[in-house]
Amino acid sequence: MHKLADVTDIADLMDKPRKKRAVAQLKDEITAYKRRRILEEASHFFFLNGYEATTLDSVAEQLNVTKPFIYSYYKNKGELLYEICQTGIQLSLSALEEALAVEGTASEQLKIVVERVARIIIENQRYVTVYLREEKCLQPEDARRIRDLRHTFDTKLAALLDKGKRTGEFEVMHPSRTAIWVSGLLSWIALWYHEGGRWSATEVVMDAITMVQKMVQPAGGKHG
Amino acid sequence: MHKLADVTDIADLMDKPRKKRAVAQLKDEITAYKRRRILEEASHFFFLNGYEATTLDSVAEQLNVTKPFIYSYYKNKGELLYEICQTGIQLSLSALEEALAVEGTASEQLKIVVERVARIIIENQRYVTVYLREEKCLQPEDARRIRDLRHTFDTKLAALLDKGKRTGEFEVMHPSRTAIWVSGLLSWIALWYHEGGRWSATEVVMDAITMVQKMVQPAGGKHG
DNA sequence: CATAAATGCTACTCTAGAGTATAAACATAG
DNA sequence: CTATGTTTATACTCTAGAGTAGCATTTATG
Repeated sequence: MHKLADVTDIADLMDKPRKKRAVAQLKDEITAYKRRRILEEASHFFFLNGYEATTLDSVAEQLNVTKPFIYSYYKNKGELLYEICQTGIQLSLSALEEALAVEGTASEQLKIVVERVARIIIENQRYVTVYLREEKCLQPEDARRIRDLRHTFDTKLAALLDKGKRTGEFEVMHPSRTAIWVSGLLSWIALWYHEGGRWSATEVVMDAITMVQKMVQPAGGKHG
Repeated sequence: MHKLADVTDIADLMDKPRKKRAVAQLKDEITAYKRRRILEEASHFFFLNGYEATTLDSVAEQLNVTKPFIYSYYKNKGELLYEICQTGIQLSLSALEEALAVEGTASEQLKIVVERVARIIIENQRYVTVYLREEKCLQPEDARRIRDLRHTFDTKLAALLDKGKRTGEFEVMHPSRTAIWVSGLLSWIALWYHEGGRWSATEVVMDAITMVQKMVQPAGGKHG
């Protein structure tokens, strides 16, 4: 599909008739859809059996296609893993950034952050879990990119904690270190939550909010 | 070495001469030592590359022995994984039980629990991390045993939180659920701590104590 | 409807690693 | 110093799965 993408670009540049461009665009959408479906099923198997133990034949079978089909949409198995890990961390980061864009005090923002990120993690549990478990299987270059995203996440969270510390809303000795505990608590949800299990997603999200609020709350009393 | 163990038992039962028993005992110790060394190196590779991606040939090479040597001490690769996971969770559970045996208020006990378990997790990071990551690779029967140990851990921790709740030392809405957050926070240490990294083991342990204390602390003010 | 382009499948190759049959080396007892 | 048992290595087998070459099928276009 790299070829297809190139063709589309060229068509646009050359200002081909509208219909052709429309058709090319539709093709792109179909290609993107196929890639997404492959990723979904792959993440399902990676989640259940692990990356190494999953065969692309089984993924293909689940999709009612064949292995070469997958290879025409992804370079190799490693690229699949990279996209899954990337999705897992990128979704969390986007949720964080959106939550931070909401106006409010540090306490209000933190509450929204935890709520949204926790929800995203539960909704995309497979991607997040595979990211946490299989990071070690990534190519060095891919691993670096993923680590950078994670670092951005922790840094932005630390900045929020620092803001709350300066306004006196939070009591944290060391914002960067506390951020790691908070992001760890959020990650833990993916490893532990089980759909249809003992506790509902809403209960887990509410718990997460409470826990994080307590972690940053001044000893003297409650805020936010 | 199962055979060897049997022989020793029989020697004891039959009251063989002292020397023979002493020799048999020494053999047992050597066998146990070899098993431990194999486990150490295997956990090293499982930690670095993952269970599936690790070859027993590489483990053997590291020990300057051969693959059949390993197979004469372990039934198969899965048994190695089971013993590693078992060690990871059992050590944490033992640390918890020892800490609970110390007399004191719920707050004092909780502090000791977190301190000791956190230390054990850092000291045995490989075993704990492999357990958290590779649980899915265990045979169903083995997985069940490991889950039972984990459940015991969470249950005992929940009992402590409940005790503190009844004495008014802790403010927790739901002890069993809070226990899972606390044990998650402790597990997170294994996944995140890096020896020689940005923060020392002592800093991490102290942080963990602070975080857990805040998580259970009544909104009105500090205890313990 | 013919032809070209794209899409997908059949049927492989090749490597790698789990597990083993068997023989060598070593120790121990008599 | 020979016989017996124990420990370890050599040298395999066999399976399984990643990745591919080339053929078949479908779809779009003039």
